[in-house]
Amino acid sequence: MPELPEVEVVRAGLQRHVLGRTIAGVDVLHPRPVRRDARGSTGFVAALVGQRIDAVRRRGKYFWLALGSGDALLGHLGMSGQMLLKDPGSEDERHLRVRFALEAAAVDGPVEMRFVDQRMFGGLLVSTGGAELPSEIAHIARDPIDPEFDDDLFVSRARRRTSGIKRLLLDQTLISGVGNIYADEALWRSRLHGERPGDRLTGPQLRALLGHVRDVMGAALEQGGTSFDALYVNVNGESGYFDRSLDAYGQEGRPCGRCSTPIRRVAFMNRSSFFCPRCQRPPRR
DNA sequence: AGATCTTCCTGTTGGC
DNA sequence: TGCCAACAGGAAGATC
Repeated sequence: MPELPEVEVVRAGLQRHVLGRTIAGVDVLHPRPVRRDARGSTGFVAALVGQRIDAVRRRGKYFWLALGSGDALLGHLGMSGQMLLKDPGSEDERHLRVRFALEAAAVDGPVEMRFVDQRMFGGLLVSTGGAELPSEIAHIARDPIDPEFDDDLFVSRARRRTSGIKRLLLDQTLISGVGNIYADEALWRSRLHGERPGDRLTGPQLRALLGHVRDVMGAALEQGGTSFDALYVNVNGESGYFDRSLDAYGQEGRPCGRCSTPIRRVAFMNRSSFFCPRCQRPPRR
């Protein structure tokens, strides 16, 4: 389930391997991932072929390739999407959705960039709304590792909202890049219950929470960053972080790392929340 | 506008 | 063995 750290690993991997290359051909094998492109599969392909990749950028969980034309190839991995780099002619993945043939670079030969997505919550589109920040994601807030992220603005906006703090962390117009896993981890570290309303939290509590969001993401980024370099094809949204370092997410029944109380799981927005019922006391109703 | 809920997808798992 | 419900969940869109 790619969140900001996983997408950043993908962005860095793409920057290293596809920057400066030209797109020689595009093959859309399933229409679903291109559903948000205003001009459909045909227009999608036409806007990409012959374009040089000038930059690889990211905001929150979105990434994009800035093209020579001024357009951008904008992507989101959803929950199962991958961007893989493979030698041309390698066997197709079972859930291969879009194939991009990239021309040879100075030192390397041609390569295929492949969008693979089992569940197809992810998607790709060509944005004509600017390569600096595609218009389709103008509503997405800056993410917490963006140097221009405004802590004061986040705190003041969150303190005017009545929703629970976990909902606010997942609201990509307030802060981007945080998903279910890192929300639960940051709340556990902050000893905050996700249902605590934003307008009942103090500035210092919210600032500390931001610090924990950055810490947990930073730790994941370190591990993902190292695993990527070792394996050329691992431009895929797996950071390897899930196995060891989680204190709350997916830990139902396991003892809390601070107080040994069993971690609990509750239903939340068609998914799950994990928390320590002792360290993270629910608000009075 | 803010809060909340539904919907889109497929593969795996577990209960009966 | 087979069937079906539950589950994984980001974010757009609808509703109030």
